[in-house]
Amino acid sequence: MMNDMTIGQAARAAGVNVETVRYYERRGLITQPPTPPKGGFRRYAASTVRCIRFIKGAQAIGFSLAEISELLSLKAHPKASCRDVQRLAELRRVEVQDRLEQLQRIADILDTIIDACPGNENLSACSILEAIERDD
Amino acid sequence: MMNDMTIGQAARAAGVNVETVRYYERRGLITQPPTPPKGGFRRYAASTVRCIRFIKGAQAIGFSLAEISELLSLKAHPKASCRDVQRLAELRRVEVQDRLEQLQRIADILDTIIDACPGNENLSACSILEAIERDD
DNA sequence: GTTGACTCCGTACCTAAGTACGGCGGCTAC
DNA sequence: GTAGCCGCCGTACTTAGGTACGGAGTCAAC
Repeated sequence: MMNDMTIGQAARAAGVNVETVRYYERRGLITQPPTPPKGGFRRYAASTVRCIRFIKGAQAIGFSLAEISELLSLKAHPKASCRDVQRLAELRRVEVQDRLEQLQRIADILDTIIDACPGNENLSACSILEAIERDD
Repeated sequence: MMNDMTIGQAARAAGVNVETVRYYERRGLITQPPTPPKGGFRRYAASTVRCIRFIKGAQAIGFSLAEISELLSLKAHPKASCRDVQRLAELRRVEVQDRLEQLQRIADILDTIIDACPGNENLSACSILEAIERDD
């Protein structure tokens, strides 16, 4: 077990850029290890790598870094309830649903105007441009 | 017909901010009217207002300003073919479909983890956090 | 003839999530 | 003992689509 890495090793282990690690430190998503008293480079623990993987996993299902910050706070706080986490996921689910419906409406409109377009050389009768024009 | 407006009147007529009009001018999406030779304020035609409405309509179905720039070029060019416009719409349709599928996968994952969560006070067994952790 | 609203112009700022750069100094291997 | 990679740190830049600000000039109404 590599339990004691430089920032570059930790970044590679987590699959992110060094600059991303430092960015997460600045945002307070992960804690920066102290500089050794004797000088030299900071040492990163495997738990930090797991934390970065968690962040990336949460991002993959659409959580923003601000929301992930909340998740991490709950995760770190032993008194927190599982229900609190569930609530955040439910909120996110509603947002995803809204966006899905919005995108579906857009897809329908695109289908309609693509179908209606004669596709010929006469742009003056282009139903797509007309359809966009009418939209407001 | 108000055919001769100041920038503020044109912006209100199009339902956008004055700064947005000026931004579209900088981006080359609309042409800036010349300053009157005698000095004073620029005058905007109703066609510019229609153009801004077109931009907003195209944005509403997900076109970026770069794509809208292409649409406007086609629109302005009499030799352009309706088929060219249709192709842009088809490209956009594919992107919308990709995003829809991606979002649907996210929705499914969220549903799964929300269902699996016991919702109790014991965070240590939270299946949501575990599910995110596993994700990579 | 002045007040107040508006235009003009350049520039800076905003969000989100990073990425890049530059100078300095330490660490490691040959 | 030195070449060259790496860490450290602050700052600036990126994309997209705007929004805001400040100072100067102008226009219209009272």
